Amino acid sequence: MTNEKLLSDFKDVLKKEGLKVTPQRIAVLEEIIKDKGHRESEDIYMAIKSRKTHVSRATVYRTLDILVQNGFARKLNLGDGRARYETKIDSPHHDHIICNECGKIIEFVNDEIEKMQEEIAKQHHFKLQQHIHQLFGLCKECQ
Amino acid sequence: MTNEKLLSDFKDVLKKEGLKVTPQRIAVLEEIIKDKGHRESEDIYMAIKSRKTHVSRATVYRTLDILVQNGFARKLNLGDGRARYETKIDSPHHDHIICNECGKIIEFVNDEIEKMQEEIAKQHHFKLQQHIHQLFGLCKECQ
DNA sequence: TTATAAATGAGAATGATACTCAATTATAAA
DNA sequence: TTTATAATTGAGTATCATTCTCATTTATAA
Repeated sequence: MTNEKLLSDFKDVLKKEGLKVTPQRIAVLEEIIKDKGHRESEDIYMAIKSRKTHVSRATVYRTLDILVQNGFARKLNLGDGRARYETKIDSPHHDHIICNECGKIIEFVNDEIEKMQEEIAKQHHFKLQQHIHQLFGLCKECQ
Repeated sequence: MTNEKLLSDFKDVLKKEGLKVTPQRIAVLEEIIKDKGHRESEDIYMAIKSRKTHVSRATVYRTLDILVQNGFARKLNLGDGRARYETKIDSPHHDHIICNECGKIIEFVNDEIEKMQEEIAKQHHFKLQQHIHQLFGLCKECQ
């Protein structure tokens, strides 16, 4: 998806929800698009601030919520108390391997595991809604 | 393992580490044994307090750390900002399914997934150390 | 029994995130 | 284009789980 399309989609969503299109909201979206990495709210806040747009931490959090709520971004919980955000646009589902030493994050997909999760949920009469699957260890460089 | 054996093992560990055997520490161990559920620090604190032993939140946290460090307990991160603790004694590795509605937690084990995780780690040249695998959805009663 | 290092607990500190509310701003209507 | 107004913003405060501090208490080795 082109960035123009994305931006216009975002504006449409905002309008549809009766929300206003503000420079701060656009800036957060742009940051999420620009660096597809697994970014902390603070990073995004600093990045926007160090550019041009005046923004507050509160607004960054609020906008990230909007993005997550509307399928533009995913929120990750890596267990260290700081949420990470990554674009969800053109980015199929995946899970993560995290290096315990340097913090490097690699994405992985495994369809068999996905299927098994469904089966496990079924066995326990659960209707599966989401899952968290994270592998932690030492990356090649840190071993 | 009998509770007597467990208690004596715990005392041995404390001694080996140059730590003292205190009523507070014993009480936390007893709570972890008593209710094998997935308990919050606050629950354990309240349970000990409502009995007989004088204890503080700080000491509960400190003791839970000791228990985790020495293989008596596991610390779980369910993504809601409160850690859960469960006994690790006579309790083989497992992962969890959590109901998004009522919070019910069910344990599951799947050897194939365990194996695949190893493979995935290998593919990415990681030395696997731990993992988090949690399924979230609606339990039978909450659907 | 004593000496002493470790443990405890009350309360303060921390850190990420959420909330409050007065001032600002986007936007629909005139 | 101007205006009216409801939504948004941001500075600072609040929250909440957890950790830290440090003076007091306690377990334990001698």
